[in-house]
Amino acid sequence: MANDIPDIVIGRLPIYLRALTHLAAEGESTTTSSYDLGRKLGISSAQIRKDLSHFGEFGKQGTGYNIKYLIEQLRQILHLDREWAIVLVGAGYIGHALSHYQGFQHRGFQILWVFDNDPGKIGRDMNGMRIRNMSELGALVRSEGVKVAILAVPASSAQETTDLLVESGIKSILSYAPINLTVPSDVNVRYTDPVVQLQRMTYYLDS
Amino acid sequence: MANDIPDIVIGRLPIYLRALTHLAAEGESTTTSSYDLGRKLGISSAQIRKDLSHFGEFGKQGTGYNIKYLIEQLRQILHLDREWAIVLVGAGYIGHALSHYQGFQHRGFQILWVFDNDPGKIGRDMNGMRIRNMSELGALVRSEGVKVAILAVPASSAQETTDLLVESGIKSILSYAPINLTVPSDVNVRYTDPVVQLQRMTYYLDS
DNA sequence: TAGATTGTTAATCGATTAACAATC
DNA sequence: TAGATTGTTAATCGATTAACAATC
Repeated sequence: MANDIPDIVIGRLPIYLRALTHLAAEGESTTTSSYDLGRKLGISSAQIRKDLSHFGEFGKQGTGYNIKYLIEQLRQILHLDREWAIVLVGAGYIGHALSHYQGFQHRGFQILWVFDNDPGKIGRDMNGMRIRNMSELGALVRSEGVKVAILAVPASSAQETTDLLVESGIKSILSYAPINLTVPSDVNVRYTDPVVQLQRMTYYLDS
Repeated sequence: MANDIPDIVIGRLPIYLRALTHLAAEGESTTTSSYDLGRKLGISSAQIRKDLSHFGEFGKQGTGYNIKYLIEQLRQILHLDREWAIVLVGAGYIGHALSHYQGFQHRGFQILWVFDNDPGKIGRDMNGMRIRNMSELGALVRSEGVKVAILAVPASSAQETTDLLVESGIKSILSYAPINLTVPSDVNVRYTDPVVQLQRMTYYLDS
């Protein structure tokens, strides 16, 4: 988290990247403009230009941005010019869905191993991956230098599992557990809680 | 979205509510302070007090906040003093995981129906719910006045499905499709894309 | 009472937007 | 060339924090 570029800017880059990738797939044009991209995303063109300007000059006056070139640049900025190995912890319903998710491969990630501590699940297959004993996690993660984890365990064991991940060298955690986790300052956690998202929207509904 | 209270404040209230609910479940104390809560969440005590002050005075000098009372107040503010019916659209892996998610019931939501347009899935059972034909969605949602939907369909049909939801009177959409959706200004969309979250974190990893 | 903590004000900090010279 | 669009500066807007009187 130590950098002079605001994290909120970093947070928008994957959104830009995603939209640009769609544009590239459509193949209707080789270029786009900050105005065009902003309209698609509901973001002002000034903000897009400002965000990108933190990292360099990627466009051309009069014509805008070359889509493929900007994609390539964003990939480099976000360190997506390699594939990141992920450990998935928790082989419940959410873990199961994630193990089948097609979106990882083409966007820079691959689930390497799946762990659970339920003896009834350990050794079983989940979408071609053998569910491993959580007790093996530390040694494996350390030996391969894996840095990214997805946490899909119940809230009751989420902090404990997080401590194990941190101790094993994990630096980025995407958590599906509906609880706030405590981690050292050099570890990044992002949360996905559908209920929190829903509750944020019901405020705007007349009850 | 039309209100004078910043959406970013609204976005923190469910987080406060979640933490308070944990505190209440632990039952170690009947009160908490903005300092205590802030430490747990990594938020400043001043921000918590400021956020709450938009809605009233819920604390007491010297003692802090009564946990149960504050929970009750936050529930009212967020319109969670009732149960919201949800339609789940898409009975793939993500829809399947969501249909088993235990966290909805106790936090104000209930999945009422599940829809899909795959003839191979329609009529089948998913965790006790019959998967319905998407063609029935409009009439059912309109007749029951459902306002909240979870979108768990492929990106390729997400916009089309969203249009159907909007047309049927849905006002809040939680989307799992990795694509930006276009909706009228009176409809709220929130996104959940694990890859976007992961990509935001790899920036901070040395590649 | 003394200590703790609120709610609120004002100051600070940071992010977004408007505007435009530069230039493709 | 004329039109379009960038990158950047300065202005504006909004959010966070510090500080403290009020008071439980």
